[in-house]
Amino acid sequence: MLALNAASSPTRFSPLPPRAQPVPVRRAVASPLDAVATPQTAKAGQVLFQEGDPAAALFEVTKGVVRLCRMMPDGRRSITGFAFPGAILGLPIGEVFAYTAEAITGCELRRATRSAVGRLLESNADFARRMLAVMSDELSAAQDQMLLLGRKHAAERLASFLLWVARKNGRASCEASQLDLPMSRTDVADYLGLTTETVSREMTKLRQAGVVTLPTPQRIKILQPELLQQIAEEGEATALHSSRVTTARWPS
Amino acid sequence: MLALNAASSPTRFSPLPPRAQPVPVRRAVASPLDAVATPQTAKAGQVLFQEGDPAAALFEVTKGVVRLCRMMPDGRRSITGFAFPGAILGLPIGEVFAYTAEAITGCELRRATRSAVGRLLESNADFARRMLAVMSDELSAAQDQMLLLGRKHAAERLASFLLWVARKNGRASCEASQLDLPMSRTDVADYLGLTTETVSREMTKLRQAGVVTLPTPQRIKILQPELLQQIAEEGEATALHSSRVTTARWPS
DNA sequence: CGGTCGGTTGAAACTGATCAACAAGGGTGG
DNA sequence: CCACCCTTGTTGATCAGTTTCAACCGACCG
Repeated sequence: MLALNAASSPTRFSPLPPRAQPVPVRRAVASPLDAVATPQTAKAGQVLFQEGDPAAALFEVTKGVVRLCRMMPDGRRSITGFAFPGAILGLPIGEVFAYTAEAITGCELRRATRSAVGRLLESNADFARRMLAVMSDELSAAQDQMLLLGRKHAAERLASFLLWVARKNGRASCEASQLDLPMSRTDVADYLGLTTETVSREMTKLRQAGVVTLPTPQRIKILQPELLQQIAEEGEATALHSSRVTTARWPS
Repeated sequence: MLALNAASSPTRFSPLPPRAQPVPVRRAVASPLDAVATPQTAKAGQVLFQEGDPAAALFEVTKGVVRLCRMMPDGRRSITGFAFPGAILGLPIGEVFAYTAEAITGCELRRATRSAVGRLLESNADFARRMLAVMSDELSAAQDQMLLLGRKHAAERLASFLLWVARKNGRASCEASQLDLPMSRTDVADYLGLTTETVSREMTKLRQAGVVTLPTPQRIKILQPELLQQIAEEGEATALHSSRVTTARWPS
C-alpha cells in the first residue's frame, strides 16, 4: 500500500523536498488538545478502535489516512468516511464508538483520554465551540454523502469522490494536479456504495475520456477538473455533451 | 395530508382522549432554550428555512414532523432526515443552513436566535454539552443512513425505516402497534434513495406477507415486528425462510 | 518460481428505475 | 350538493444500470 505522504513511508526516503504541510485545513492555531494528548503511531491496516467499544479516547490524525467503517451482520461494509490529517476521530460524547477506525496508511495520531477531553470541554469554551464546529462540518459532509449514495449514479459518485480527495490534498480543484489515492478500490467502493468492479470500470471511462490519467492505480492526475466537476453534479452524459471536448469522447 | 396527531388537525376534532405526549424522548427536563425561544407554528408544506440561507436561528420541534432536504441542480432530491418532536433543527454553528426544512404536518416550534443560542453556549456548559450530545446522536444516525443507502436492498431499507418510525413514535418495537406515516410516499422514497413506485411495491409485499396492515396509506400496523426486524438486517429472502411463517408467504 | 492479492475486463443476471395506465380521495367551483 | 379535477398511491411492462460470476494480468512476497 502506498503511503500518503513521502515522509510517512519508511521504505523510500526520496530526496523530494518535504513540501509545505499538505493540509493544515482545520488547525490554524495550536490545539488545546496538544497539552493533554499523547502521540501515537499506527501501522497500515491496524485497528484503532472498534464499533461498540467503550469510547475511552479521542484521536486526532496528524499524518496518514484512516477509514471509518460500519458493518452489517452478513459482512456488507460501509465506509462512512476517510479521516485525513486534521480530522478528529472518536466523537467527544457517545458512550461507545459509533464506528470502527482502521489505519489505511501508516499514521501518526494524538490520543486524548475521554476524561481529559471532558475536562477540556468544561474549562475551555473555545475548545467546546471548536468541537461543535467540527461536528457541524462532519454532519454537513454526512448529508452530502447521503445525497451521493441515495441519488447519484456511479460516474457522478466517483467524480465527486475524486474532487473531494483533491480538495483534501489541498490542491485548487481548477488546477491539473497529481494526487494520491491511499485507499484500495474496495475501500472506494464501500465508501461510494458500489462494487470494486464498477469503480474500476468508471475509472477506466474517465481515463479513456481523457479526464484523468492513472500512472499507477493509487496515483491519479486530474487533467480536466472542470469536466470532472460537471460529471459530479450533472452526470456523464450531459457533462461531455455540453462542453467543448477537444481530445477524447466518452466511450459507449 | 393527514396530520400527525389528532389534536393538530383542525378539521376533525375527534372525541379521542388526548393520549399521553407521544414522544418526549430527549427533553427529560425543561430546556434552557425555553427561556430565550419564542413559540411559532408552521402549516403543512411551509418552508422553515432553506439551504444556503444565513443561519439566523435554531428551531426545536415541539409538535408535528419536518423534513430536511438537499437538492441537486437537476431537481433530484434527498431527504437527509425527518425531525420529530424533540429534534433540534438549525445546526448551532454553520454560517448558513446546510439543508432546507419543510413542515410535513402542521407544526409547533420553538425558535431561538443565533445570538441567543451563542450566548447560551457560552454561559451554560450543560447546554453546550447537550448540543454536543444531540449532534453526536445525529451523526450516528447519519452513519446508519449511509449504511442503509450504500448497502441495503429496497426491502431492507423500507423495513428499517418502518422500525425507525415505530421507535420514534415511542412504541416498543416488539409490540404490534399502529402508527402514523405523516410523510408521503415520495418523501419516503427520497429518504430511502428509491422511487415512489419501489416504495409502494415493497409496502405491498410486506402487506401480502402479513408483516404489516395498511388501513390507509398513511397509517400502518406492524403485525410481525420481529420479522420486520429480520428483513431490515438480513434481507427479505432469509428472513422469511428462517422463521416459521404461519399465515402468508413472500410473493414471488 | 509459484502463490496471493489487488486491479481490470468481459458476459450474464438481476434489482430497481422508467414509462404508462388506472383507482381512490379530497377539494373546489358550479 | 354534486361533478369535476388534481393529487397521491398502486400496479403492470419494459428498460437500464449495476451487480454478480468468471477469467486474467501484473506486482509483490515468500
